[in-house]
Amino acid sequence: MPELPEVENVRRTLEPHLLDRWVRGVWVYRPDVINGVPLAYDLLNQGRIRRLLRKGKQLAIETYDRRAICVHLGMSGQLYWKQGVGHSPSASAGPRPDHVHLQWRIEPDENGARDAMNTDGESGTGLLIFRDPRRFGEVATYRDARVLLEQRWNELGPDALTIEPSQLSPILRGTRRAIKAVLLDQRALAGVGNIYADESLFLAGIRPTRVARTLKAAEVERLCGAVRQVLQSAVGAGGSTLRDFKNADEQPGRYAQFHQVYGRGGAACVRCGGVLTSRTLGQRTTVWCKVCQR
DNA sequence: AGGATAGCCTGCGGGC
DNA sequence: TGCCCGCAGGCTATCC
Repeated sequence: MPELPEVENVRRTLEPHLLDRWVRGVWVYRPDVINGVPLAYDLLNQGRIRRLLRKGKQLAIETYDRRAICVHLGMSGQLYWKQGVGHSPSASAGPRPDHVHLQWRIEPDENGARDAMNTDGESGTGLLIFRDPRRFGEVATYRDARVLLEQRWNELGPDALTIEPSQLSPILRGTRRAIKAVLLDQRALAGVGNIYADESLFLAGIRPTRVARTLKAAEVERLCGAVRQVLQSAVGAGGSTLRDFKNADEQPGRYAQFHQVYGRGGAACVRCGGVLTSRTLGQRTTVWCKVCQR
């Protein structure tokens, strides 16, 4: 489900609920969604949340004692907030929905004063919920967030939201792969998935089948600008909701209405009116315009 | 090297 | 109404 814009929206909508708050209890319903040594690090339990980070499609929550969890949502993962003041997950949130695998209880201050209202009239107490029907997602635990950043996140390419031609150029230069396959490769560039790869290539006027190293400097520049523009617009619109994406406040994204090619195979190109081509490429359905994309 | 294929899972929509 | 099929926002392993 989620590519960079969706994950960034989860991060942003989660932040006001979590920042500087305390983790007061963790419930593990499905241990096999966890990677690492959860019991040793307690999945942030009793820690105070220092910051929420993102690289590509991955999201991390770090506590002041430098523990961290890294959440990868896969195809169907959701991370969301349930406002509530009860003492147990069931008391505050009603019956647990299907496919909820982890829950964290969040409280506003060190002593767990539960009824102190903040300026928004919210108590600041609630549940952080990880739900993932297809279970392609994972939650990885780290005793030290620096290990996450320096090891796991170092395997990822530069973040696509701020990609510069000087970064993209050397990535493309060395490979004979199709440009679309490179855009989808998280070790090359982090954050682009099937929707935004097709949208970026359309905006840049480049065929997804082009061999990456044959792109001219001007085309690399155009592609770079297109990737950033598409992702930034999508972030601003709350991401794309095709079926079930929701941010941490359970709101869907509004960017799907702006898709120019994704999901429109056989329909008319918005630019030239021709029929959009649809074909499998890099194991993924790929849609493009043979006239507008060279 | 890089393409294609299967696999990990569940849910949904279409066709019959 | 129900069943079967194909497909889905991600990613990995294996084979050629």
